[in-house]
Amino acid sequence: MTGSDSRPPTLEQVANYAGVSRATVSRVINGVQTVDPELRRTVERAIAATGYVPNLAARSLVTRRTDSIALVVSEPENRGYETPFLTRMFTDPYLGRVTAGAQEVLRPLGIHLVIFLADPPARPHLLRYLRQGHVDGALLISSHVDDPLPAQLVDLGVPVVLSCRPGQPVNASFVDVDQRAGVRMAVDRLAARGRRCLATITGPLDMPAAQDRLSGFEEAVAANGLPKGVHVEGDFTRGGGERAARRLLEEYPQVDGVFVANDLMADGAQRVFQEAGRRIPDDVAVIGFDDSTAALECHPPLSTVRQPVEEMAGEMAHLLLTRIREPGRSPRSVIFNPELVLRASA
Amino acid sequence: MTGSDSRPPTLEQVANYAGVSRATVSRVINGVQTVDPELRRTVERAIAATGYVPNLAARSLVTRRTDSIALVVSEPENRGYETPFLTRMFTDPYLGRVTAGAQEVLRPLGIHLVIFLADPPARPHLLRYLRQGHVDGALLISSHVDDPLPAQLVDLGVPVVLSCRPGQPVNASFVDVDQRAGVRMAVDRLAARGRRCLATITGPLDMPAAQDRLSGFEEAVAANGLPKGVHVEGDFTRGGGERAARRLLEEYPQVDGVFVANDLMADGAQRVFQEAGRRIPDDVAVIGFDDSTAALECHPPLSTVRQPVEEMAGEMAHLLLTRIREPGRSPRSVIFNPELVLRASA
DNA sequence: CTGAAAGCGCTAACAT
DNA sequence: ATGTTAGCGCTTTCAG
Repeated sequence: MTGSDSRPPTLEQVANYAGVSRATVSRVINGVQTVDPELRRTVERAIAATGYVPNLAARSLVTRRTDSIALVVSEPENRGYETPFLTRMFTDPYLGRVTAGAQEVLRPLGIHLVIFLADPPARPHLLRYLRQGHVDGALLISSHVDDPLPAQLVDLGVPVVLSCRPGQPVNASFVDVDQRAGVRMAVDRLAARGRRCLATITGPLDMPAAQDRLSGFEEAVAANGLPKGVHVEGDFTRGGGERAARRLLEEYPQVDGVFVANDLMADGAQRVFQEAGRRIPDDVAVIGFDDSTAALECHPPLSTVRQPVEEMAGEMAHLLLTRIREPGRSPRSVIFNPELVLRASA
Repeated sequence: MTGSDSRPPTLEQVANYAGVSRATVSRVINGVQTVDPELRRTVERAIAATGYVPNLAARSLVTRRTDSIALVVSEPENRGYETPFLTRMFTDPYLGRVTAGAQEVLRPLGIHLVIFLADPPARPHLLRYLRQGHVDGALLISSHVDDPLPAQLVDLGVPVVLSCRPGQPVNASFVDVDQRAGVRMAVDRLAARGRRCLATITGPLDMPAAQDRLSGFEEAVAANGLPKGVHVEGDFTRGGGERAARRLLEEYPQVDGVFVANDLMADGAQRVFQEAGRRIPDDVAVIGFDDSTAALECHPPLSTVRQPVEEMAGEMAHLLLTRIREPGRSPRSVIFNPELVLRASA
């Protein structure tokens, strides 16, 4: 018969089975080196025979570790985006890349990664979850300027690392890409191809990343000696990119080059430009940001500013691990360099 | 100063502070009714004053519950999909709907939901995670016929509920939509609009859901007295839909109606049909499956078979909770009715 | 190198 | 209605 015998085997049972003390079994399990090889083998057999698995609660009651960390995706409030939070999260390839990058460093260390989605109603839950000690720390993807979560977690003493420059200064490490440098590459490229009427479709301007990309755009346009560009605000979704592109075409029909603050919106925008009869890149050149999978699915394939998201997530994981191990150490931020990836759209 | 004082307050400290016994504090925390209201207030003040939060490890060591459950998304092996697992998961709105539906029933109960993505390398981790008792049970999204995970979890005694009919029979509850009935509605509609040359773009045929939709299609075509339809296999992604549509156009240029096994592929397919100069729905009528957000973002908006995914996920949560509470009870499956949603594409 | 024993923080009988 | 007490299963000194 399979299934749950009344209760899983305990350390004690394994010890009895092997004819040793609990301490010895514990040592074997935890890979302590000072155990007689002979005994170790006996114990290992006993473990296999009983199908023993350590009880997390008991263990972490004493070690105060759970060997798992949370990837928390936060959204401070519902500001009437067209697309609800969860749909957005599960529609943007970005999160998948973050997960992959973090897994890569955590997995070899035997540390579990779980994902926690924290829209406003989930907020109290998240706080409880973290304080109760389900995990040892959190990678926090928080993209809004006024998200109180980063500060709250820091105040709570939860080890945390942020995915980008926080809106308000917070005493925590973060990882980011050099946004302005990335945008600069995009605009320089547009200019080099002879585009003079530039515009940008931004992300939600209550996100630091969106702000950085917009101001980077304006700087770069000026640096190229071009007329001040136009901007319309989007929401980082494909649909939002379409809406923004329509507005852009109305407000600034002579546009011939556009920097779109992420690939998903660029995809939507390209569709709209084409439906309006503009050829890409001949009539309008388009450059996105992220180099996500969406960039390849675009028609035509999208030139874009590559963010090394996986690497960045891996670095977040490292920073978090050292923060957990050495709570005293002061926070650091790591900035990555972007890269321009040229395809057909510009 | 904020941050982690050496250690968080314990029950004992709260009890001392309030001048009562640990048991009383415990009762207040757990909402036991038989506590003098006066005392209760004293205790509550003490809790607030000390900033006490129960220690999960200690509690679940004795209760054997964690009040959290995992949403596990499983992929048995990498069968050379174009798109990697994590990207697929974070690109398809389906998962967001599942999460939302499950949250809705779990949240009021104070139960946490964490997401665990289990591609092949993560598999051993998942097993450990579950056996260690990080969670009380799992909602398992497993869509491949030969995924061993459902059976493994059942054998391990982990309470589990499946998101659709398992490939091999497994002693666990599951929730599904009546796939054939849904496809039937779609095909009937196509036939009613006078389409005679039908085709379908399927999901990966190693998924039960894809199989059901294909055989449902064939049955429905026959039932409508139409010539045997054509099918090409897709992979449930937007890009896969495009590739499949291209093949379809080559193999069966006279096609005038197509049932696409999910909305994401339908979106891709529509793009390809249009690029090939076919008008939708006049030259080719298209019906998708899911009624996900992608259906609304399509051009033209997609007629589709609606699956009540949120409700289904809620039901999964209920089934899991009763399975956790009454491990003895025998599994049940709940089948939901689909619904045809008519928009512009057919 | 191994065993004995204490204790992590909490809940749940049991006694009062 | 409240307090006392005995563990839950594990790690970790401390002896030996």
